[in-house]
Amino acid sequence: MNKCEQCIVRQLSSLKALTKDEIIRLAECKTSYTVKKGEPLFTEGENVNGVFCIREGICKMTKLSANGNEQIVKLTAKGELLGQRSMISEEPVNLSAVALDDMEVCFIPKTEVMGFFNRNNQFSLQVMKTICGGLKEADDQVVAMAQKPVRQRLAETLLYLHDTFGVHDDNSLRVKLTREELAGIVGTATESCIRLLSEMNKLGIIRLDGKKIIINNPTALSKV
Amino acid sequence: MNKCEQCIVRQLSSLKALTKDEIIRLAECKTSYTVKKGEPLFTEGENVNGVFCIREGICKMTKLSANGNEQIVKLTAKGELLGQRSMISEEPVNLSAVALDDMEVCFIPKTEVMGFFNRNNQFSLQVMKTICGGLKEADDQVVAMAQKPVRQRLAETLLYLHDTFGVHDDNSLRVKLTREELAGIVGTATESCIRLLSEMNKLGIIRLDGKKIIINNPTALSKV
DNA sequence: ATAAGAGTATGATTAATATCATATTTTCAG
DNA sequence: CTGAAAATATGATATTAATCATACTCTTAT
Repeated sequence: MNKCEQCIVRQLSSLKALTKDEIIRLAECKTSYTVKKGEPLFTEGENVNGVFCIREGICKMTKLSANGNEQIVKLTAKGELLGQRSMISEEPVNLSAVALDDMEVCFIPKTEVMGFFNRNNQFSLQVMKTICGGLKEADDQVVAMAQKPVRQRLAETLLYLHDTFGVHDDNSLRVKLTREELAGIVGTATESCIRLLSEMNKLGIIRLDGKKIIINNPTALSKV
Repeated sequence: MNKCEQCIVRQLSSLKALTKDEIIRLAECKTSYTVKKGEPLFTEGENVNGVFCIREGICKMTKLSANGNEQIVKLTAKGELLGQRSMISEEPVNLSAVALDDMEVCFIPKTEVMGFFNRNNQFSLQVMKTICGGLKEADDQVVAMAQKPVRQRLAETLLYLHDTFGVHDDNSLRVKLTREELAGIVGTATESCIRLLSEMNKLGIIRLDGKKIIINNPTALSKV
């Protein structure tokens, strides 16, 4: 079993607020495992009795809508904790988490996390801050969905993917998404998404190379 | 100055987790005041150094979008606390709060609330739960905005207003909203909102009497 | 009481986006 | 390597919703 003490990823999450003793305790109770690309960490409606710490990889947080479409509410990467909301609310998870990459994940049981809450105020406060950050983003997303046209939402999504997850050597976006998934983030039909990408490609704002997407002109993209 | 001890409203919010001593302390540090209909409690971008507890009235939480439209992200009523997110994140508020009614409000300074956080874990946990509830709602709202057509969003909004804020003696919705504001909740143009209301009126699902809205057939509404 | 302004209503038109249809390309299991 | 399935692409069409225009109806302040 890996020692959490040496895990760099821990420093990125609320877990950084834990004391040395608590980290040692954490290392004893956590379980590590891998999730293959396309597999779920958990599914909407499930009871997840703890939180997941992402050591490696990216996953999509999705919700199935009544019309059968999969809306991607957010993407989550290395260093983030999943399932906190559900654990605190004592409710089933509201979103599914599916690996976009092969992932390495640690699971921390609820009893432990709740123990940290009771004994370490700094940790509580960190978790609160994270959740508050998520709430702000979600509120902003509501406004974006309601008020911005598809073209603009797509442009902003591309910039977000670029800035948050970076690019490969050939400058193509590192996150591996199908057009359908990209449409699921933007909140539009797959064909509309493809059409707009193709249009931006013709305008030279982006370049499409197979399923790779290269952002040529971020400035133009931000002005869409 | 009113004693918080006797305030029924307190029981509805996270403040119910405070101890007797803390309530007494609260009564000493809080300031009560009224906000007239149409006036803001605070405005997007402002620094609000504490939280507001709503004793009476309803307010809209809004955000101005780039196109100048006002999106109403949520409505908040008696017993809820405002400004928690901003206080915890140590950021300016993300949304404006504007009174839809004449309101009675108490302001609790940040230093006090943070003190409660440090000394009372039950209170922290209650606040966390509230914020987590808000996060779930916001995520669901993102999916609704992205996936549901305007007609359905309007129908669900009407049911929500009915169930959450109730009706007058004549069965008309108690929340006082203009058509423009209703459109701002639904995320559509004012004319579209009016048109759909008028259509539902003709179908007998709702009844319009001036600006009053009466829900005749909730079942039909939920099937839209 | 009444005029002005805000809010509501409705028609006509345009623009945005979804849907349906079909081809082409890519991926991947056998 | 190869064929089937999945993903991408693009055209045609339908639908939804926004915008523009105009009229009507309430409030409300003087």
